[in-house]
Amino acid sequence: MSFYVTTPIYYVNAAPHLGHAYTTIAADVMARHHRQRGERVFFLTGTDEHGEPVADAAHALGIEPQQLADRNAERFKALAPQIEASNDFFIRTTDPQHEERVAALLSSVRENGFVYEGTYEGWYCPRCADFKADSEIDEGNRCPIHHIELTREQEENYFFKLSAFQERLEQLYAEREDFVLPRTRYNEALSFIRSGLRDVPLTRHKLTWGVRVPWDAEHVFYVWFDALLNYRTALSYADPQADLTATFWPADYHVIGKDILRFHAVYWPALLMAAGLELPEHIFVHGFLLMDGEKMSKSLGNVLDPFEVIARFGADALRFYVLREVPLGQDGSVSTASFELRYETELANELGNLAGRTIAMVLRYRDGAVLSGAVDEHLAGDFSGLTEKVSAQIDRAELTLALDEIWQRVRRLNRYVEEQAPWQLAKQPENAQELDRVLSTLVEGLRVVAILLWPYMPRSAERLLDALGAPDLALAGAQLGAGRVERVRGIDSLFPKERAKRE
RNA sequence: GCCGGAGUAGCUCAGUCGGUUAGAGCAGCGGAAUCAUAAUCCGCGUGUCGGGGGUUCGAGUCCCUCCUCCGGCACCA
Repeated sequence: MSFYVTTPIYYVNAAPHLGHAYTTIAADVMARHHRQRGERVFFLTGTDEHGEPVADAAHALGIEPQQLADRNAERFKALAPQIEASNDFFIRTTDPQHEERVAALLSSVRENGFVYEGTYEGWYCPRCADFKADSEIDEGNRCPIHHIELTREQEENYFFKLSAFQERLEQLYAEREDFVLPRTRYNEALSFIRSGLRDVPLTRHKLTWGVRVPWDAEHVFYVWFDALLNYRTALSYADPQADLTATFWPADYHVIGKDILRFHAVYWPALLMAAGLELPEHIFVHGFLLMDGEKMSKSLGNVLDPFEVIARFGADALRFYVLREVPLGQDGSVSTASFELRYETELANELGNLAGRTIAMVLRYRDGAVLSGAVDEHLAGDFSGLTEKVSAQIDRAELTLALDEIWQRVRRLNRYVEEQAPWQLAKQPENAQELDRVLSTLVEGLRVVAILLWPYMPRSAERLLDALGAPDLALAGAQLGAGRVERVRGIDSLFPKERAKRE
């Protein structure tokens, strides 16, 4: 079994922010979960570096596009380890290997008869030296940036025959209702297709910051086609020893934000059809993280800064928070206040303290030894089928539901402690056996929960499993009673409270 | 305008094929316990399930209608 998951490649005209981290975290959880199943996994992220916005931003700074791309690509590349992303490769669309393969692939699309020469007509801003989309034009046909009147201009372009795929795309959507998830995004994409597809420009004339069109040197490819193909080209050169394409193509999941739905749900499958390549299994569309109900923006100053959160609380806390607070797939609000609330109540009090009290009791009453392998039947019932449920949710990219499923067991374990009151059992020597069983059940519960939480909070899960002397992360072992912990070690708080840290 | 989604406890939301007293988390109030990062656990909700009409023995759950909010409707990476 293999599993291939991608994030979009991030556009380098601006710096990384929480939105990028969010997408990467979601894809990373899927990648890690599948590794736990013993599957061969490839997780790809990277940067999209061509196109006019990058060229414009560079010129505004008085530098070359490549310099700006290099500078910002470094920042995106640095983001991945900071949020514990386990990507197997980081693609840049300025990689020469990518550019070569884009040229080759799009040439084959042309040879297959889906490219023709045509005239593009639209509203043009001479200062931007670029066409403007209808949706971005201000009142009175004015440029949104320069506020000058736009002119009607024409440009000779090569077009991609998107219209030729109208029926095949409708058929694809009819046959595969989970091609685009969640359902509401599927509906949007399908309704767009049904509204009638028009051909789209494949190249731009007289622009230079892009992949040169091999059959006409005066053109570069329109950046979207260059960008989408990263999912394919990366596999061919990510590993210098071997071409991974046969192993991982097609992708199982493209994780994207809702702003780029059309390109992935319509253009991308059409392009693959035109090239005669297999289509991805799923495109999962997540929503936006909002602050106070508004889209985050620097100018509003309402950004939950991922770097600050990581510095204060660690990457695990950030990963947990964004997937716990907002159901993946929906828009939702985040804030420093709700972050701190969840950190304190759920991570520190519920999980961290559960681990702390359990380990402390084993140390105190049994000197660290776990003397029984028995599991309490009461708890076994509440854990049965858990791992299978979590897997099934993650298969559908329902990362928030899966996390909630796990969290219910964290709470269950705290309740179990209260029900059994080990400190009472410890007072009577004749209850020794029962105490052993309770403690070993608790330790097993913790072990299972830690394995299941690993994709979400890898560092913390590893620390906990290490304290239990049970470092095996395989999902197959995530069954109550499947492990055999013999001895626990004391650890520092998994999620220390800031108040305590300050003192 | 057209298409799609949503309107359920103070807040965020779950409610499978229509069927027992409509649920969870958070917030609030009260209590228990002391293993633990004063961490945990238990108890407490008279909610017009957006309004109105209809189908049905029975509707938050189906149908009609109206209201409100959100998203999509092409070249924005």
